[in-house]
Amino acid sequence: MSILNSAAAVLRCFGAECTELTVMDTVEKLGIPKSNASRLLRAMRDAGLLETIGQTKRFRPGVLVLDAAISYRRSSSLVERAAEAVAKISTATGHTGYVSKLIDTEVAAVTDHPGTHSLRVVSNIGRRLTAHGSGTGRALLALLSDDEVRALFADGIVPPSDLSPQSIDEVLERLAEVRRTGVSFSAQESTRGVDALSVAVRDPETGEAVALCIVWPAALATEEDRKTIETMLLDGAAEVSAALGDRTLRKR
Amino acid sequence: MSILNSAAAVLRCFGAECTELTVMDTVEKLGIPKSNASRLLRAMRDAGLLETIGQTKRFRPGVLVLDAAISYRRSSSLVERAAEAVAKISTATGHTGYVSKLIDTEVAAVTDHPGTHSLRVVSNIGRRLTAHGSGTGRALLALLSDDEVRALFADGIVPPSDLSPQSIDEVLERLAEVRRTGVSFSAQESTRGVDALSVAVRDPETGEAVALCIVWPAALATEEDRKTIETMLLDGAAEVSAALGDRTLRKR
DNA sequence: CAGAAAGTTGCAAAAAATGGAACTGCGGTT
DNA sequence: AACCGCAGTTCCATTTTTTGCAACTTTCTG
Repeated sequence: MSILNSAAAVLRCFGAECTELTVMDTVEKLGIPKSNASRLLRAMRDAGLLETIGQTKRFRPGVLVLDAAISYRRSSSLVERAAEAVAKISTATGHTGYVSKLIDTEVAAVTDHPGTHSLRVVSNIGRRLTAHGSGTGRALLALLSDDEVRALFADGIVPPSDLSPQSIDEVLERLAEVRRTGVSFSAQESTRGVDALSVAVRDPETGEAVALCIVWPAALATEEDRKTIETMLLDGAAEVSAALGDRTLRKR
Repeated sequence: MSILNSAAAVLRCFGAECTELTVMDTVEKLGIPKSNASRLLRAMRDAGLLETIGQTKRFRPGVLVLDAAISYRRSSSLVERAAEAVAKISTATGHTGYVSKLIDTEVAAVTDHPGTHSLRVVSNIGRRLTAHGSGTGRALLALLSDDEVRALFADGIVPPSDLSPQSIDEVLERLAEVRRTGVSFSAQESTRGVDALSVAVRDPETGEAVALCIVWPAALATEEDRKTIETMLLDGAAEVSAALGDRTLRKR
């Protein structure tokens, strides 16, 4: 395996449950000899991908990673605008919101907007969900054709919970509903006690797609609240879409 | 040069003025043969460090980088707490604020908090300043001893502006003043028309240091306003310091 | 549709990473 | 104070990757 992939694997270790690494952590997580782990971490630090915490022997991502991440948002007007729209809804409702993307067959949050309610869903950005087994994922899958979805899950699916679709055919049924209503609702599917509503938007110019998503404690919102969130999400998505459409027109 | 350093160099290209890269951009910026640039970008994409924009041949940082950056913010309670303190001051005064760190001989902003005044200093996170030639930098340098500072700039300094210290000795004079007052003031030094006030804090446990910094249009603040900001910064820094101190005590 | 520019691939030489074992440094123990 | 165990580092021959050039293919552009 090239050192680049090892480096990427190291970066992948950092997530919700792991914020720093030692040489031995790396040995265990990647299953490589510790001589390599030692050199790998040092090389990554020298390159700026990692930094040592104070004068300890523990490592965490470096500032270089931070700068690049900031640049990411700017590089995509789709993500940028989607983040603004979600931030607005998050502030208005007090619930936590995300902007997410499809990465192969998984969903990854790209920006998060923590809610303000005292009982709120804690932001767990970095956690990956299966595309077929999450509301956000199905919002994004609904942009594809049934054939494309079948091709994507050619190896079959493993439903992450009893509440998720149990077969490709069930997934497609749910997708049909998403296409009809424009929104994807998920009731306590990925996280117990948490409902989520997602709407997908595609940038007509680049083909890139993201989902706007609001999550809330199921106990906290009435049917009416849900309707309100749905309207705000659809309006937000429409605004994003309009802004991107305008841009496309302007360029021609 | 190892591919890891090349990869880091690619990530370094992304910044305020560059949000996406092509093979030829990479060739020019890094001065490498285009065969390598081509393979490097592809390898980085396969590793998840980059992603292609839509179906074009342009690249930007990948989600992996994003996730790692989020983890970075979480991992450093010093940065997190400092960010909270700066956010509070930023909101109260309407001015833009930063949390910054020393990276070798430069200063890099780690989080930003855009102000709310209609005339505000626009956040330029990612921009690097020389440590000796910026108020924030000197706030951080003041934590070191004179000998350490001399060692750091053993190769001599290049003053970024006429208003900056022109020699190591002048830098040390300014540092002495910073140590005496606890704050570092810079009048229109790094950016014309912009004043800045910075205070450094060190985590007693890890030795890590950051600076809290508030910047404002010089024309907009009276001497009294400056005093207010100074007090808020010192209070904020004291709070952060206390929080970290408490944590250390609790652990023992 | 020709010509140019951007991007990709093949190949041998050069550079790097690898893994095992030996070594260092540090805190705790007898 | 010598010893032990553990985390981390260094050494070195072997294996693997990377490099740069040139030839090739694809994609723009006029």
